Amino acid sequence: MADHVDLVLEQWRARRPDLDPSPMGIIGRMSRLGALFDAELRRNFAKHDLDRASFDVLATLRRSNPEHSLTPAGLMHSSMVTSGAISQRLDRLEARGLVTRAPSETDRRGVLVSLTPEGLELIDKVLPTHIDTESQLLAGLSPAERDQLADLLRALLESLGDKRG
Amino acid sequence: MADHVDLVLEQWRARRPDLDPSPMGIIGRMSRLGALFDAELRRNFAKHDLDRASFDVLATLRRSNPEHSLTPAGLMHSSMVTSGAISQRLDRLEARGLVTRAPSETDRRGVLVSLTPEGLELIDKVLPTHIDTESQLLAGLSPAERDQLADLLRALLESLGDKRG
DNA sequence: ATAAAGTATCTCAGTGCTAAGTAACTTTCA
DNA sequence: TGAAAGTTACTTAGCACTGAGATACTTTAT
Repeated sequence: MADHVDLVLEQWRARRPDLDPSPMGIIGRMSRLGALFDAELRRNFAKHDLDRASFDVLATLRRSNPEHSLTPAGLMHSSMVTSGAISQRLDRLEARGLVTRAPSETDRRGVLVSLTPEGLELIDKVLPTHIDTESQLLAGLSPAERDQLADLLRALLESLGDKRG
Repeated sequence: MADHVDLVLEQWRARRPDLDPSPMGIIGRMSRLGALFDAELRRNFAKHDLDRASFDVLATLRRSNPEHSLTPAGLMHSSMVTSGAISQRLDRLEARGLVTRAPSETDRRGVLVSLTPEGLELIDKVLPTHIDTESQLLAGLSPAERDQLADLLRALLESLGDKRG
Protein backbone atom coordinates (compact mmCIF):
# COMPACT_ATOMS: atom_id res chain seq x y z
CA MET A 1 0.00 0.00 0.00
CA ALA A 2 1.33 3.39 -0.94
CA ASP A 3 -0.08 6.88 -1.33
CA HIS A 4 1.23 9.93 -3.13
CA VAL A 5 3.49 10.85 -0.23
CA ASP A 6 5.25 7.48 -0.37
CA LEU A 7 6.24 8.34 -3.92
CA VAL A 8 7.52 11.72 -2.81
CA LEU A 9 9.60 10.10 -0.08
CA GLU A 10 11.07 7.62 -2.55
CA GLN A 11 11.99 10.43 -4.89
CA TRP A 12 13.77 12.29 -2.14
CA ARG A 13 15.69 9.21 -1.08
CA ALA A 14 16.80 8.71 -4.68
CA ARG A 15 17.80 12.33 -5.24
CA ARG A 16 19.17 13.24 -1.81
CA PRO A 17 20.14 10.01 -0.02
CA ASP A 18 22.07 12.12 2.51
CA LEU A 19 18.85 13.55 3.96
CA ASP A 20 16.20 11.76 6.01
CA PRO A 21 12.83 12.85 4.57
CA SER A 22 10.71 10.93 7.08
CA PRO A 23 9.23 14.05 8.76
CA MET A 24 7.50 14.74 5.44
CA GLY A 25 5.70 11.43 5.89
CA ILE A 26 3.65 13.14 8.57
CA ILE A 27 3.68 16.83 7.68
CA GLY A 28 3.23 16.22 3.96
CA ARG A 29 0.34 13.87 4.58
CA MET A 30 -1.38 16.27 6.94
CA SER A 31 -1.07 19.05 4.41
CA ARG A 32 -2.52 16.85 1.69
CA LEU A 33 -5.37 15.64 3.90
CA GLY A 34 -6.06 19.24 4.87
CA ALA A 35 -6.52 20.19 1.22
CA LEU A 36 -8.82 17.21 0.56
CA PHE A 37 -10.89 17.89 3.67
CA ASP A 38 -11.17 21.54 2.82
CA ALA A 39 -12.41 20.90 -0.69
CA GLU A 40 -15.07 18.50 0.52
CA LEU A 41 -16.27 20.65 3.43
CA ARG A 42 -16.42 23.66 1.15
CA ARG A 43 -18.75 21.81 -1.18
CA ASN A 44 -21.16 21.35 1.69
CA PHE A 45 -20.89 24.96 2.88
CA ALA A 46 -21.64 26.21 -0.62
CA LYS A 47 -24.94 24.31 -0.61
CA HIS A 48 -26.03 26.62 2.20
CA ASP A 49 -24.55 29.83 0.81
CA LEU A 50 -21.66 29.75 3.24
CA ASP A 51 -17.88 29.59 3.12
CA ARG A 52 -15.37 28.19 5.58
CA ALA A 53 -14.72 31.58 7.18
CA SER A 54 -18.37 32.36 7.82
CA PHE A 55 -19.14 28.88 9.06
CA ASP A 56 -16.20 29.12 11.41
CA VAL A 57 -17.50 32.31 13.03
CA LEU A 58 -21.11 31.16 13.25
CA ALA A 59 -20.12 27.79 14.73
CA THR A 60 -17.78 29.36 17.27
CA LEU A 61 -20.53 31.70 18.45
CA ARG A 62 -23.05 28.85 18.53
CA ARG A 63 -21.02 26.67 20.86
CA SER A 64 -19.45 29.34 23.05
CA ASN A 65 -22.26 30.00 25.52
CA PRO A 66 -26.05 29.97 25.76
CA GLU A 67 -26.11 33.61 24.60
CA HIS A 68 -24.15 32.73 21.44
CA SER A 69 -21.91 35.75 21.89
CA LEU A 70 -18.19 36.44 21.97
CA THR A 71 -15.73 39.30 21.46
CA PRO A 72 -13.78 39.66 18.22
CA ALA A 73 -10.63 38.79 20.20
CA GLY A 74 -12.24 35.55 21.35
CA LEU A 75 -13.15 34.68 17.78
CA MET A 76 -9.63 35.51 16.69
CA HIS A 77 -7.99 33.12 19.15
CA SER A 78 -10.35 30.33 18.29
CA SER A 79 -9.90 30.75 14.54
CA MET A 80 -6.15 31.35 14.40
CA VAL A 81 -6.47 34.27 11.97
CA THR A 82 -5.51 37.92 12.42
CA SER A 83 -7.72 40.60 13.90
CA GLY A 84 -8.10 42.18 10.47
CA ALA A 85 -9.54 38.95 9.10
CA ILE A 86 -12.07 38.80 11.94
CA SER A 87 -13.17 42.40 11.33
CA GLN A 88 -13.79 41.62 7.70
CA ARG A 89 -15.59 38.36 8.42
CA LEU A 90 -17.87 40.17 10.83
CA ASP A 91 -18.55 42.91 8.28
CA ARG A 92 -19.80 40.29 5.85
CA LEU A 93 -21.88 38.40 8.39
CA GLU A 94 -23.36 41.60 9.79
CA ALA A 95 -24.32 42.75 6.30
CA ARG A 96 -26.17 39.45 5.82
CA GLY A 97 -27.97 39.88 9.14
CA LEU A 98 -26.43 36.74 10.65
CA VAL A 99 -24.60 38.44 13.54
CA THR A 100 -24.82 41.74 15.39
CA ARG A 101 -22.12 43.91 16.95
CA ALA A 102 -22.98 45.66 20.22
CA PRO A 103 -20.74 47.87 22.36
CA SER A 104 -19.37 46.11 25.41
CA GLU A 105 -20.95 47.22 28.67
CA THR A 106 -17.74 47.02 30.65
CA ASP A 107 -15.04 48.19 28.22
CA ARG A 108 -15.68 50.99 25.80
CA ARG A 109 -13.06 49.64 23.40
CA GLY A 110 -14.82 46.32 23.28
CA VAL A 111 -17.50 44.80 21.10
CA LEU A 112 -19.81 41.88 21.73
CA VAL A 113 -20.71 39.83 18.70
CA SER A 114 -23.89 37.75 18.85
CA LEU A 115 -25.81 35.44 16.56
CA THR A 116 -29.09 36.83 15.30
CA PRO A 117 -32.10 34.47 15.19
CA GLU A 118 -31.36 34.08 11.47
CA GLY A 119 -27.72 33.24 12.20
CA LEU A 120 -28.75 30.69 14.81
CA GLU A 121 -31.24 29.11 12.48
CA LEU A 122 -28.68 28.86 9.67
CA ILE A 123 -25.88 27.33 11.74
CA ASP A 124 -28.27 24.86 13.35
CA LYS A 125 -29.38 23.79 9.90
CA VAL A 126 -25.85 23.43 8.49
CA LEU A 127 -24.19 21.83 11.51
CA PRO A 128 -25.61 18.30 11.17
CA THR A 129 -24.70 18.19 7.48
CA HIS A 130 -21.22 19.39 8.34
CA ILE A 131 -20.69 16.63 10.87
CA ASP A 132 -22.06 14.09 8.40
CA THR A 133 -19.55 15.25 5.81
CA GLU A 134 -16.69 15.02 8.28
CA SER A 135 -17.84 11.59 9.35
CA GLN A 136 -17.82 10.35 5.77
CA LEU A 137 -14.32 11.69 5.24
CA LEU A 138 -13.15 9.55 8.15
CA ALA A 139 -15.15 6.45 7.22
CA GLY A 140 -12.01 4.73 5.90
CA LEU A 141 -10.72 4.25 9.44
CA SER A 142 -12.18 1.90 12.03
CA PRO A 143 -13.51 3.43 15.27
CA ALA A 144 -10.40 2.18 17.09
CA GLU A 145 -8.13 3.75 14.48
CA ARG A 146 -10.02 7.01 14.73
CA ASP A 147 -9.52 7.09 18.49
CA GLN A 148 -5.85 6.29 18.07
CA LEU A 149 -5.45 9.06 15.50
CA ALA A 150 -7.25 11.62 17.66
CA ASP A 151 -4.98 10.71 20.58
CA LEU A 152 -1.80 11.12 18.56
CA LEU A 153 -2.95 14.45 17.18
CA ARG A 154 -3.84 15.64 20.67
CA ALA A 155 -0.41 14.64 21.95
CA LEU A 156 1.22 16.54 19.10
CA LEU A 157 -0.87 19.65 19.71
CA GLU A 158 -0.06 19.56 23.40
CA SER A 159 3.64 19.22 22.69
CA LEU A 160 3.37 22.39 20.60
CA GLY A 161 1.76 24.30 23.44
CA ASP A 162 -1.85 24.25 22.26
CA LYS A 163 -3.90 25.02 25.36
CA ARG A 164 -7.53 25.02 26.35
CA GLY A 165 -9.01 28.53 26.32
CA MET B 1 -4.48 16.07 29.33
CA ALA B 2 -6.56 18.27 27.08
CA ASP B 3 -5.94 20.59 24.17
CA HIS B 4 -8.02 23.35 22.66
CA VAL B 5 -10.08 20.91 20.62
CA ASP B 6 -11.14 19.02 23.75
CA LEU B 7 -12.67 22.27 24.97
CA VAL B 8 -14.46 22.74 21.67
CA LEU B 9 -15.87 19.21 21.87
CA GLU B 10 -17.09 19.79 25.42
CA GLN B 11 -18.80 22.98 24.34
CA TRP B 12 -20.58 21.22 21.53
CA ARG B 13 -21.73 18.43 23.82
CA ALA B 14 -23.12 21.02 26.23
CA ARG B 15 -24.88 23.07 23.56
CA ARG B 16 -25.98 20.34 21.16
CA PRO B 17 -26.11 17.05 23.09
CA ASP B 18 -28.10 15.57 20.21
CA LEU B 19 -25.08 15.66 17.88
CA ASP B 20 -21.91 13.57 18.03
CA PRO B 21 -19.03 15.99 17.47
CA SER B 22 -16.29 13.33 17.56
CA PRO B 23 -15.27 13.73 13.89
CA MET B 24 -14.09 17.23 14.84
CA GLY B 25 -11.64 15.56 17.19
CA ILE B 26 -9.67 14.54 14.14
CA ILE B 27 -10.52 17.10 11.47
CA GLY B 28 -10.39 20.05 13.87
CA ARG B 29 -7.03 18.94 15.22
CA MET B 30 -5.58 18.46 11.76
CA SER B 31 -6.72 21.91 10.76
CA ARG B 32 -5.18 23.40 13.88
CA LEU B 33 -1.91 21.52 13.42
CA GLY B 34 -1.84 22.60 9.81
CA ALA B 35 -1.98 26.25 10.84
CA LEU B 36 0.77 25.79 13.44
CA PHE B 37 3.01 23.90 11.02
CA ASP B 38 2.45 26.47 8.32
CA ALA B 39 3.41 29.38 10.53
CA GLU B 40 6.62 27.69 11.64
CA LEU B 41 7.66 26.52 8.18
CA ARG B 42 6.97 29.97 6.79
CA ARG B 43 9.35 31.48 9.32
CA ASN B 44 12.11 29.29 7.93
CA PHE B 45 11.26 30.02 4.29
CA ALA B 46 11.35 33.74 4.96
CA LYS B 47 14.94 33.46 6.19
CA HIS B 48 15.86 32.41 2.66
CA ASP B 49 13.62 34.89 0.81
CA LEU B 50 11.09 32.23 -0.04
CA ASP B 51 7.43 31.53 0.58
CA ARG B 52 5.53 28.25 0.76
CA ALA B 53 4.41 28.43 -2.85
CA SER B 54 7.90 28.98 -4.26
CA PHE B 55 9.47 26.36 -2.02
CA ASP B 56 6.82 23.92 -3.11
CA VAL B 57 7.63 24.36 -6.80
CA LEU B 58 11.40 24.30 -6.35
CA ALA B 59 11.28 21.21 -4.15
CA THR B 60 8.95 19.36 -6.54
CA LEU B 61 11.30 20.05 -9.44
CA ARG B 62 14.32 19.08 -7.34
CA ARG B 63 13.04 15.63 -6.47
CA SER B 64 11.22 14.77 -9.70
CA ASN B 65 14.11 13.55 -11.84
CA PRO B 66 17.83 14.07 -12.38
CA GLU B 67 17.05 16.87 -14.86
CA HIS B 68 14.95 18.73 -12.27
CA SER B 69 12.22 19.39 -14.81
CA LEU B 70 8.47 18.94 -15.02
CA THR B 71 5.45 20.27 -16.90
CA PRO B 72 3.12 22.84 -15.32
CA ALA B 73 0.44 20.13 -15.23
CA GLY B 74 2.78 17.86 -13.27
CA LEU B 75 3.45 20.65 -10.78
CA MET B 76 -0.26 21.29 -10.51
CA HIS B 77 -1.11 17.71 -9.58
CA SER B 78 1.65 17.52 -7.04
CA SER B 79 0.72 20.82 -5.40
CA MET B 80 -3.07 20.51 -5.40
CA VAL B 81 -3.60 24.05 -6.64
CA THR B 82 -5.22 25.29 -9.86
CA SER B 83 -3.44 25.76 -13.16
CA GLY B 84 -3.73 29.53 -12.78
CA ALA B 85 -1.86 29.40 -9.50
CA ILE B 86 0.96 27.41 -11.13
CA SER B 87 1.24 29.90 -13.98
CA GLN B 88 1.60 32.72 -11.48
CA ARG B 89 4.09 30.85 -9.32
CA LEU B 90 6.21 30.15 -12.38
CA ASP B 91 6.04 33.81 -13.45
CA ARG B 92 7.52 34.82 -10.10
CA LEU B 93 10.20 32.14 -10.07
CA GLU B 94 11.15 32.81 -13.68
CA ALA B 95 11.48 36.54 -12.94
CA ARG B 96 13.88 35.67 -10.12
CA GLY B 97 15.91 33.42 -12.40
CA LEU B 98 15.21 30.28 -10.34
CA VAL B 99 13.40 28.32 -13.08
CA THR B 100 13.17 28.42 -16.87
CA ARG B 101 10.28 27.63 -19.20
CA ALA B 102 11.10 25.87 -22.48
CA PRO B 103 8.72 24.70 -25.22
CA SER B 104 8.04 20.97 -25.13
CA GLU B 105 9.70 19.04 -27.93
CA THR B 106 6.82 16.63 -28.41
CA ASP B 107 3.70 18.74 -27.85
CA ARG B 108 3.48 22.28 -29.07
CA ARG B 109 0.96 23.19 -26.35
CA GLY B 110 3.37 22.00 -23.70
CA VAL B 111 6.03 23.65 -21.58
CA LEU B 112 8.94 22.13 -19.70
CA VAL B 113 9.90 23.88 -16.48
CA SER B 114 13.43 23.34 -15.15
CA LEU B 115 15.49 24.51 -12.22
CA THR B 116 18.29 26.92 -13.12
CA PRO B 117 21.65 26.43 -11.40
CA GLU B 118 20.62 29.26 -9.06
CA GLY B 119 17.32 27.52 -8.32
CA LEU B 120 19.11 24.26 -7.62
CA GLU B 121 21.58 25.95 -5.33
CA LEU B 122 18.82 27.70 -3.39
CA ILE B 123 16.64 24.64 -2.86
CA ASP B 124 19.63 22.54 -1.86
CA LYS B 125 20.53 25.15 0.72
CA VAL B 126 17.00 25.47 2.13
CA LEU B 127 16.04 21.82 2.12
CA PRO B 128 18.09 20.64 5.13
CA THR B 129 16.81 23.54 7.25
CA HIS B 130 13.27 22.72 6.17
CA ILE B 131 13.60 19.11 7.25
CA ASP B 132 15.15 20.23 10.53
CA THR B 133 12.19 22.50 11.17
CA GLU B 134 9.73 19.72 10.41
CA SER B 135 11.65 17.37 12.63
CA GLN B 136 11.47 19.79 15.54
CA LEU B 137 7.73 20.19 15.06
CA LEU B 138 7.34 16.44 15.51
CA ALA B 139 9.78 16.11 18.40
CA GLY B 140 6.94 15.74 20.91
CA LEU B 141 6.17 12.25 19.61
CA SER B 142 8.35 9.18 20.09
CA PRO B 143 9.69 7.45 16.96
CA ALA B 144 7.11 4.69 17.42
CA GLU B 145 4.32 7.22 17.71
CA ARG B 146 5.53 9.00 14.60
CA ASP B 147 5.43 5.74 12.64
CA GLN B 148 1.98 4.98 13.95
CA LEU B 149 0.76 8.45 12.99
CA ALA B 150 2.24 8.22 9.49
CA ASP B 151 0.55 4.85 9.00
CA LEU B 152 -2.86 6.15 10.06
CA LEU B 153 -2.55 9.18 7.82
CA ARG B 154 -1.53 6.98 4.90
CA ALA B 155 -4.54 4.73 5.47
CA LEU B 156 -6.81 7.76 5.53
CA LEU B 157 -5.32 9.18 2.33
CA GLU B 158 -5.68 5.85 0.59
CA SER B 159 -9.30 5.56 1.67
CA LEU B 160 -9.88 8.95 0.02
CA GLY B 161 -8.37 7.80 -3.23
CA ASP B 162 -4.97 9.50 -2.98
CA LYS B 163 -2.78 7.68 -5.47
CA ARG B 164 0.87 7.55 -6.38
CA GLY B 165 1.62 9.63 -9.42
C1' DA C 1 -3.48 63.14 38.61
C1' DT C 2 -0.89 62.02 34.85
C1' DA C 3 2.31 59.81 31.71
C1' DA C 4 3.49 55.52 29.76
C1' DA C 5 2.39 51.12 28.49
C1' DG C 6 -0.94 47.93 27.16
C1' DT C 7 -5.30 46.31 24.87
C1' DA C 8 -9.35 45.99 21.49
C1' DT C 9 -10.81 46.81 17.21
C1' DC C 10 -10.65 48.53 12.77
C1' DT C 11 -8.58 50.18 8.14
C1' DC C 12 -6.06 49.46 4.08
C1' DA C 13 -2.48 48.25 0.70
C1' DG C 14 -0.44 44.30 -1.02
C1' DT C 15 -0.50 39.30 -2.05
C1' DG C 16 -1.71 34.75 -3.82
C1' DC C 17 -5.42 32.07 -4.63
C1' DT C 18 -9.78 30.41 -7.26
C1' DA C 19 -13.10 30.22 -11.01
C1' DA C 20 -14.12 31.17 -15.37
C1' DG C 21 -12.85 32.01 -19.70
C1' DT C 22 -9.43 32.05 -23.87
C1' DA C 23 -6.23 30.43 -27.34
C1' DA C 24 -3.51 27.04 -29.29
C1' DC C 25 -2.79 22.61 -30.12
C1' DT C 26 -3.72 17.23 -30.21
C1' DT C 27 -6.58 13.14 -30.22
C1' DT C 28 -10.55 10.55 -31.50
C1' DC C 29 -13.61 8.67 -34.58
C1' DA C 30 -17.20 8.70 -38.05
C1' DT D 1 -9.95 13.68 -43.95
C1' DG D 2 -12.37 16.73 -41.13
C1' DA D 3 -15.24 17.92 -37.23
C1' DA D 4 -15.81 17.40 -32.45
C1' DA D 5 -13.95 16.62 -28.15
C1' DG D 6 -10.17 16.87 -25.17
C1' DT D 7 -5.83 18.87 -23.33
C1' DT D 8 -2.34 22.45 -22.01
C1' DA D 9 -1.13 26.65 -20.40
C1' DC D 10 -2.28 31.26 -19.66
C1' DT D 11 -5.15 35.59 -18.37
C1' DT D 12 -8.05 38.16 -15.49
C1' DA D 13 -11.58 39.68 -12.10
C1' DG D 14 -12.83 38.99 -7.62
C1' DC D 15 -11.99 37.46 -3.02
C1' DA D 16 -10.11 36.60 1.71
C1' DC D 17 -6.14 36.92 4.09
C1' DT D 18 -1.77 39.15 6.21
C1' DG D 19 0.99 42.80 8.15
C1' DA D 20 1.44 47.36 9.32
C1' DG D 21 -0.52 51.10 11.16
C1' DA D 22 -4.26 54.09 13.36
C1' DT D 23 -7.60 55.16 16.89
C1' DA D 24 -9.73 54.94 21.14
C1' DC D 25 -9.85 53.33 25.39
C1' DT D 26 -7.92 51.04 29.97
C1' DT D 27 -4.38 49.77 33.24
C1' DT D 28 -0.14 50.47 35.64
C1' DA D 29 3.17 53.07 37.97
C1' DT D 30 4.72 57.07 39.89
